[in-house]
Amino acid sequence: MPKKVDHRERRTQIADALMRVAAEQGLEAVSLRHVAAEAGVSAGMVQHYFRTKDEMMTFAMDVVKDRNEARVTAAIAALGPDPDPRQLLRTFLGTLLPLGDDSRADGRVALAFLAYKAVRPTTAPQLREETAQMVSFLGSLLPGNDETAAAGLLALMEGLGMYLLGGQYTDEQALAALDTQLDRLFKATDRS
Amino acid sequence: MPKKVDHRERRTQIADALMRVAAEQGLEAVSLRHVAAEAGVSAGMVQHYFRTKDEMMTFAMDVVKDRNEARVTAAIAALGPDPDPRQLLRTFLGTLLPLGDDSRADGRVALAFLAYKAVRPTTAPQLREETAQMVSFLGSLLPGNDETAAAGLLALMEGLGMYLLGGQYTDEQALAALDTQLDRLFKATDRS
DNA sequence: TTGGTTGCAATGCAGTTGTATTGGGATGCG
DNA sequence: CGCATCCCAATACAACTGCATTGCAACCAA
Repeated sequence: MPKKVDHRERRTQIADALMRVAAEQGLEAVSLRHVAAEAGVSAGMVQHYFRTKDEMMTFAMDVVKDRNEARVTAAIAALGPDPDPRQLLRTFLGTLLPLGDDSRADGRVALAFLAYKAVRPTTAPQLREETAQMVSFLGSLLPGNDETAAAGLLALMEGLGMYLLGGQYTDEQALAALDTQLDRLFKATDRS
Repeated sequence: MPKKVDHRERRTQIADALMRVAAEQGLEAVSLRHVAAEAGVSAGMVQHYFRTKDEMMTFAMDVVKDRNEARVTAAIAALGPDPDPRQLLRTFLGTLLPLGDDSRADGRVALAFLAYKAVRPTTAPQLREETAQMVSFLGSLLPGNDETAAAGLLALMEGLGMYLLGGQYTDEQALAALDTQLDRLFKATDRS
């Protein structure tokens, strides 16, 4: 065998360039040559690692998903064993929020991908399954195992993310909204 | 003066075609010729009514915004004078939710535009102003004029919309989440 | 009728798109 | 040392993009 090149590393390297382009100029500016230029490589090389543009896009989407999951599990692991449910919820949801400028760039990319997938619903069943698990998990942390409240909480986080991206809410406002909601959910059954 | 043609009507007619294309194939499929074909007119005519593509996009975005506002005010007007605050809130937010297939198509377009604007934040200040007014309005309907709760409620609606578009939540789930949240917000201060 | 203004279609053009193809180095195994 | 295998660059190509230009038909005012 000739040269040994870490295939996956090159691919993620290209995917990173793609995300940079998407964050700054939107998904419609993502082209083979553009991404190649951003990555500082030749267009032919991009083609070598992704036979088609769609393959590149799919890979990039998987990368952002994996990164997000990694960030969440890391943040949760940092809480130590047997964390307080409320704190766990707060960490989980807070980590997913696009707070700060870097995270907001990632969020813009994720949003672009969301709109992209909305028209190509090939992975819809998987997506549905994933959120169902999320809701189930969040519900298990809430008093009374309230899955409706969990669904609302997840949606709240998503919506806060949207308004953060649009610059309509500040980080503080979003966190305040999240925390007061957690207060409501945990205090409600304290009294009952 | 020669022929009399309702300029605005033609423009909205073209914008409708644009939205159909965007809803079915995404914003990146929106091109002069594509939109023209969908509208059943010549490409030259589209150029006649919109000197540039960006002008066409901007106009289309305004149309969806105006339509949404019209739907909301109509739904609210149907409540009659001096409506119950809770019912008003519920109507307001429920109308903005992409329930049903038609509304969901509109929602996909709105989502595409959102991602589009996220990269071209030219109207960011205006957007911020609009949501600030929304939050203020919603807050005035809540017990205690709670603006943080109002911001959360708006975000909840937005997030529910996202999950509805993705097919992760059913209409019933979204409405249940919305209603239980309204319950929480109105019951909380009934006791205090 | 004449003239001018407007509505619209057709075509041209330079640039970009995704993809296929070609070819040449580099590399490591036999 | 061959030499097959892989990495990557270059180019070609048809399709498409947004936009400018041109031309013609319809219409109204004079």
